[in-house]
Amino acid sequence: MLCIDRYKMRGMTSTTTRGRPRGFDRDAALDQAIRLFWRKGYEATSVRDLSEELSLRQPSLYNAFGGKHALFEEAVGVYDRRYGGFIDAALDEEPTAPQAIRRILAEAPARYTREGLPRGCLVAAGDQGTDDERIRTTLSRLREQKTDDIRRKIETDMTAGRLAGSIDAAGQAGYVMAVLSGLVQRARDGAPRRELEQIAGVASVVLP
Amino acid sequence: MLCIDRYKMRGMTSTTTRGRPRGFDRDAALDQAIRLFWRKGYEATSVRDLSEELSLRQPSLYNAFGGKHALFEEAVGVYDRRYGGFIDAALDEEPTAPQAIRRILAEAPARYTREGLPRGCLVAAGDQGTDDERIRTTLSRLREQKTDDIRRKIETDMTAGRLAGSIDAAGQAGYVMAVLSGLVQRARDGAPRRELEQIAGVASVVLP
DNA sequence: TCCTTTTTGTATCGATCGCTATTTAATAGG
DNA sequence: CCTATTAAATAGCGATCGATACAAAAAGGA
Repeated sequence: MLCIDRYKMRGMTSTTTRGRPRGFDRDAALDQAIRLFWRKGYEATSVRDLSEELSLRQPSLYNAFGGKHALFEEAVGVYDRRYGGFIDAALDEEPTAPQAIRRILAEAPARYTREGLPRGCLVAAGDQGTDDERIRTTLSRLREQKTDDIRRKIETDMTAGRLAGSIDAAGQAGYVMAVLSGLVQRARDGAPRRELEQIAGVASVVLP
Repeated sequence: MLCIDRYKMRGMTSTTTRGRPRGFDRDAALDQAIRLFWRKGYEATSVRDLSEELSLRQPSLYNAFGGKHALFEEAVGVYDRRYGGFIDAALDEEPTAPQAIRRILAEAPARYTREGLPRGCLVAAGDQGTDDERIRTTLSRLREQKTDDIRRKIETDMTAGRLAGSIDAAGQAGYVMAVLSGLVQRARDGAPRRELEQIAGVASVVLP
């Protein structure tokens, strides 16, 4: 089989790579790795699990992705853009912070219980049960970024006079992220979507 | 050293056990095991970690506790009574559900960031990152029990007329547990107690 | 056609996992 | 004393962990 990224641009001319062509679709394999890490977490996913799920021998996996840790980092990056973007979308598209947060809480239950995809969120739960400090830091930073995004959205409304200046923007943002984290936990516990929707409904009552 | 539980009651007469006496304090060792499981979770805690932390050789550990799984189950049971009882206490001691829930949310930030103890909650996070279905089920059931306790407290208020009959008791209870779960996650991420208090403060606004 | 380069499949590596067989030490009952 | 019983200490079990050495296979460039 022909590899997709076999033809690369170097400078202004396209060149072909030498050597035996890759026998599998790297992007498709990465997507399967994303789902496995998403479902089981970093620590509970073994290289042999990945090798079996992606139908790759271990040397091919290491040759294509570098190793378990490098594969996870790459998987998280693609996940965030491909599957985890509903928070960014809400913050970008909704005109006010309350509307954006309401939309986030309204969409989260469905997002965390999608048919044919693992439950919960790789960024929120992928580092559970691991001692690896690099993994924890990577995901912790991503979560912190989302929290900051929400806080800034609230602060924008406050400076524009749409929200009272007395509001605790950081507290509100942390609250939203904590509720999402709780929803992820419940989803991974096997709670039905209906229950997540009830919880999100109650959580939305707080909002200004 | 002399073992504490070496003298057992059999029928109405006290008897002594034969054989070499145990050379360590079983209860103290169990408490150290609780703290290690609490800090690292079931999967990330190896039997060698336990052996080192409790200053026991592995055969002594297996002889006294049966194995990693049995030790964890026993640790969870003691943890729930020794460290995790603030939810039950609030539900028992406060006269109404809103008061109990407010107290739970008010106490949780300190509970999850106690000096000299691991962050978070063993019951809420101890099964993170494990495939072992027995472990997941044990902790999942405990969490479900707490949720039911809160729900019943709310329903008691409703039937007594202290709360409106239109309230979604299960949703409210699930909401409280989801917020606690989120607080645990933040605590284990290293968030300062002040941040947890802000989040809990926002979360309390929902309550009737 | 050769040579170089890259991927593939086989067959491991050393480390660590949970666990235990075996022997020695320490107590009580007789 | 001797025997029975229990615990401690040494050493190692088979399985799995992440990662690789090595050689055969498949492509392009000369």
